Amino acid sequence: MDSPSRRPPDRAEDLTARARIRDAAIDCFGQRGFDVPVREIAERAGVSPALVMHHFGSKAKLRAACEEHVTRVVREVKTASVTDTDADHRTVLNHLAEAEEFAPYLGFLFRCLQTGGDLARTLYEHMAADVQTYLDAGVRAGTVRPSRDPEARARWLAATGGGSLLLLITLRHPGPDVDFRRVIREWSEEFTLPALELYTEGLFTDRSMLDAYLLYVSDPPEEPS
Amino acid sequence: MDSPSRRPPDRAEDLTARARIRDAAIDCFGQRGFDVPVREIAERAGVSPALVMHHFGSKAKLRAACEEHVTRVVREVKTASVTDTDADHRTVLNHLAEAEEFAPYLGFLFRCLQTGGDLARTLYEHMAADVQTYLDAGVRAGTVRPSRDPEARARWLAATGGGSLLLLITLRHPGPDVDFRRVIREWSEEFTLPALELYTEGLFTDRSMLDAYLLYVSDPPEEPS
DNA sequence: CAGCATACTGAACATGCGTTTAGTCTGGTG
DNA sequence: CACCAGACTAAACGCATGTTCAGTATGCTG
Repeated sequence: MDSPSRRPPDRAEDLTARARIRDAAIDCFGQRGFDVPVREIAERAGVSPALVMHHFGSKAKLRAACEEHVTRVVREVKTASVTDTDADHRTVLNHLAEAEEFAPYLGFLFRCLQTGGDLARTLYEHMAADVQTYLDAGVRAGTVRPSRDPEARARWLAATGGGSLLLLITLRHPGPDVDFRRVIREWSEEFTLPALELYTEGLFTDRSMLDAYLLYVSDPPEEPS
Repeated sequence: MDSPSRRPPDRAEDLTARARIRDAAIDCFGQRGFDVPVREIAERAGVSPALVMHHFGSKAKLRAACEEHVTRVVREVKTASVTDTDADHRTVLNHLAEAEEFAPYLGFLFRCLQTGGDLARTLYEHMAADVQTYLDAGVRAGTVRPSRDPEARARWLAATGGGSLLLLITLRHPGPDVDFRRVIREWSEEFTLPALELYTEGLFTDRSMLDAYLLYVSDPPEEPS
């Protein structure tokens, strides 16, 4: 596609102009959101705005190219983390959050989650699937309680985890320049204790609420149209 | 147009043009987001764009007026729900979600939460404070387990609840026209079971994770600067 | 060398936006 | 009546943005 003989894998500089524009776009999209002007992306890449159109056709296609590239990187990180050590780290997000070099990708993914779209949906689905994998393993190992609906539980955990992080970033860092690694650290510092407490000890002292709901769903009262 | 001496409190039609513009803005902001053009707000209100500026000075001041008005309505609903029956409904959001007439306010609040800003922050703080009030009452009544950090637990529950809803709306309804009452219903149908299950029975079978973390925070290892 | 494709640019174009301006209409007041 | 203040509008202004255009440079191929 791009370089005919050899291409440097993912170094910082001396990339193709096309790759430099793509990387600059990922940075800008992550930092300032998808409303960032094409001119700003071009400036960061050190090229003219017209060259962006020359290489990508339109801003929408540039964004699509960024999504595709981020998807590929995330997939690579994912498989790499699986082959390395799988017991320690929870999700791919954690893995991404720990390495400095992945900060731009984190920001980009956050903006996707904030805006919605295909990548956000697949990201959420993958998170839920990963959580379910871990939980199933925990259930088989006896460390995690079985659930009446393991899939729903995994989705709930993914939604609450990702959603609370999304909410926290939105509330605490309204500005365009966000240190995602810092806010992820704040988030875990603030919420690890209550989450662990709730996950190990529960919230209610008795089963009345759950039993009432189980009774309700097994024999629902009339359904108002 | 209408009677100068008496004005109807908050009826649908025959309002002041200023109030009609404000209501139209709340509708549009909630449905389409804060990027909605002033021209569209004016059209929905049946006035010219210039009149919007005449009455509010700028789009930003119009938004501020909307926030103030929504804040006042929410506060009224809140105090009304407290004086009516306080044991049944969880939060003000639920109360708002049930009444058809509040749908525009729901949408507006969602857009605030999605965008960030002062209203979003105070809304989150109030949610957390309300949750803590309910939990404290539950603890005193013996139905809720006490926490090592009740405030953090309340904030965690508020963040996960609001955040997961925020995420779900963003993922499932990318379009500009959202039926917020419907998505809230979907959200509760999908997540009530796993949430109740987790809140009553917990997630882990043993205390090792929590104990390890408590040991960790009471005597943290070296802090890397 | 000519010919040509490709990378690249400065300038302009088209559009949509918030806002301003100049003016009309209307109702109240002396 | 004259006068004026406020509600209200059509049209335009200024600006930012995505995109296009015309043209230049460069390197490859014959």
